[in-house]
Amino acid sequence: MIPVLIIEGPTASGKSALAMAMAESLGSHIISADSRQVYKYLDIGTAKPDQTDRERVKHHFVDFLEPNQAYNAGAFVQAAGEIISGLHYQGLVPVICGGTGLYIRSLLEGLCKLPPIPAVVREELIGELGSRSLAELHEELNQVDPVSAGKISSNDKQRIVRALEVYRYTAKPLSQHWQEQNPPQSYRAFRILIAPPRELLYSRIDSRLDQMLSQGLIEEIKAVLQMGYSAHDPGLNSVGYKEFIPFLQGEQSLGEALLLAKQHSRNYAKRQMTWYRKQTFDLTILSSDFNLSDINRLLSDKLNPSEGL
RNA sequence: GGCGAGAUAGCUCAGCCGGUAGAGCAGAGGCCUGAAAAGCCUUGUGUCCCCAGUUCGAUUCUGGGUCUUGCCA
Repeated sequence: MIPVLIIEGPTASGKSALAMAMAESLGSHIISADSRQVYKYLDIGTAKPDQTDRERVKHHFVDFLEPNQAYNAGAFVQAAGEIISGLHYQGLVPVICGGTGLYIRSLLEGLCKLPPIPAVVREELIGELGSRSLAELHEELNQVDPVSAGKISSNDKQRIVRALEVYRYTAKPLSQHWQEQNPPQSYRAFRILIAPPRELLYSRIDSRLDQMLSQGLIEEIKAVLQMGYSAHDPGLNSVGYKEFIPFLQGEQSLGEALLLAKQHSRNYAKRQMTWYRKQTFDLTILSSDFNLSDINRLLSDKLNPSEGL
């Protein structure tokens, strides 16, 4: 089993600082499990590691897609698996760090084997919604894949469309694909969660947004829009970006946009915390005020079990 | 000062031709199998601005206040 260090936590909890410290002390690389830092040009609002950090520690999966390119858990699992094996071959313990819980869970628990589904299939489904109701689509899913239909809310357009596109393209229900899931690559993971008390986290989120603004977030968004990317592209459809579009179009004040961006970041952090409650961690720390040597000791206990056992 | 408009949940507002009220957002809790910074679910007792009148009954009608707001001066 390949040993890995995983650092998770809600937005603004201080994951990156811990990851940097650990990667340096292990002499290893950081694998970013973050669905937004993958995009070029979106630096300030995604709190990407800066140049200095990236010179000190090699970061993977940061800054390599255009803002209109799709990315997903499957792509992450595939690519991350390769990097992890490569590092392991060099005798390094990778530091996986990020707030996209689904990516990390998928990496650890595996995904079902599915071919990439062409975007047209989804576009067609969405087009059908012009003349058919969501309820009808849900019913169609119920006919071909009752197991999935039973688990998906009849209001959950995103998941109904997903289950249907899988069925239409592969002619096999999504639920069946899951039954035939391959055993996941297994890692010996040391999982750390940084979970600051809510009040503290919320105030850190608020001040981080203020900081981003003074670092030039607005200019960054303007520049990306000028390159021709749209607010609907996956990159800009992110908390801390989408809220400022109405302001840039003169429909809202900066103050209102800022308030919304903060609010949505807090909502996001809350959802992350709910997700983490279902995950198990080897170590949960309450603040970014961590003790490196304690962590290193626990880490080596877990990753290098003593021969005495 | 004149003529209007408004005052209802933390916020923005809907509603009641008279029978004590409801959405969105926020907040709280939860879900989550290739869009996950996404998507979805659950959760709403508040002097319906104040006073008086009409009425079996007023948040709803009438009168008078108070405050806010628009236009004109």
